[in-house]
Amino acid sequence: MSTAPALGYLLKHAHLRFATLTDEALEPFGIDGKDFGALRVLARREPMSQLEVARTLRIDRTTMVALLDALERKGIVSRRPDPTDRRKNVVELTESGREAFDAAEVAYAGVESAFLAGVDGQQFRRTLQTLLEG
Amino acid sequence: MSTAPALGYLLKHAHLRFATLTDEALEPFGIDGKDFGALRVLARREPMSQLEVARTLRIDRTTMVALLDALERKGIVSRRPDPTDRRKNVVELTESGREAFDAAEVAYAGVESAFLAGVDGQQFRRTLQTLLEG
DNA sequence: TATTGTTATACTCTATAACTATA
DNA sequence: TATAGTTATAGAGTATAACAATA
Repeated sequence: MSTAPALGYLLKHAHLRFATLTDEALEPFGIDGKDFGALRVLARREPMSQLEVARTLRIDRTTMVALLDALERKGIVSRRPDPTDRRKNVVELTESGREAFDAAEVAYAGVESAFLAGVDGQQFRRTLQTLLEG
Repeated sequence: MSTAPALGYLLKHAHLRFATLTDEALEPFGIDGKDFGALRVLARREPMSQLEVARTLRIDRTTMVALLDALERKGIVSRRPDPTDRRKNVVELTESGREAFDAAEVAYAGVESAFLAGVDGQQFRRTLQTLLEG
């Protein structure tokens, strides 16, 4: 008698597999999946502070510091004090950062559709959204 | 313009939320979600070696050592050398371990149905299975 | 006083390498 | 020689606490 995998196992390994695939696909652009998530938040909006990015991604602000340190070192993002509130940093993609991100976005989309081949991606997303809101 | 969450974000937080809920629900039984996963493998089959359990769960055998150390300390599992191959340990639930597991299984099932309320659990499982096999 | 960013630190999780014993 | 279990160790990943600058 073999038993069906527990839901926790399925969720863990689905996440793990996707993270591995995206990390591999993004590696040529000098970023990983976590970096991409932060850049994605920064790319399509008004400039944000570090804390706003961290809250959007539900990660700690101290984690954001290290993540942005690395992206800044690579010349992908820039930080400057917010002129209207000098406690804050305005974080923005650099020009080359945006180029890298645009290319990374194509790679990410490719991984995502390959990963979702064989399932209804729209519905799967909706289901996951529901589970997060529950 | 707000952007839909990335698939990686959804997978990460769905897993995280479920892990948090199960850890909380299992805490009264002295185990967490990872422990439960191992016990679940051990509970409904013939006795297994540590390595077989580790492979079933796709975790490293060194991780399994620490996990079983803790469960053995709590009297939930026992280890003894396999008489037919003394390199192996036969791992089994103790009597009290099985009682704890039976109760934990009820709690886990409760968390699972609460978590899946509002979605088609059968289909969600099938989708996750597909994604793992991809 | 409260907030933002930073640093130092610690804790969890997990894997790799090397060892022991058995085969 | 190879395998199972163990130990020591190290590397991610992330969080908590304390501090500096600013509001």
